[in-house]
Amino acid sequence: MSQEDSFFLKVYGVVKQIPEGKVTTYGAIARYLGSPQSSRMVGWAMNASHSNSEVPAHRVVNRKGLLTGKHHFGGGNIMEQLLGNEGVKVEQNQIQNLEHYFWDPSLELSSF
DNA sequence: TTTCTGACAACAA
DNA sequence: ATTGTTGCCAGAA
Repeated sequence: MSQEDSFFLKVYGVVKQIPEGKVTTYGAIARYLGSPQSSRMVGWAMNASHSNSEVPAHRVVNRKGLLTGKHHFGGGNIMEQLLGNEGVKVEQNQIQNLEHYFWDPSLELSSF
């Protein structure tokens, strides 16, 4: 494994690989890392991502497509702006057609 | 040191 | 269908 050993760091590695215009969920990442129940930890990793590399946390939403962490993007509609700028349609803090934009690391990175 | 919380998700009742 | 609890890891008080 070339990635960091910490669960936390693995999250960054996956999130960084999310292509523009795509989004993923905390659970998908957690499951890809081998701990489907650590979805909470993924969100916590995002919290620390501020002090880490440039992690596109705005592309990570909860299972419902809700921008749960938008409040952490500066307190404004920054997250919506970023997603909208990438072509992701967001309405009422929720991504529309989530499955259309959904990017599952366990599928895209299954070759690793 | 212990305890609690945290950007979630899945199961049980 | 809805509500409540549990699980996971790490950091802060």
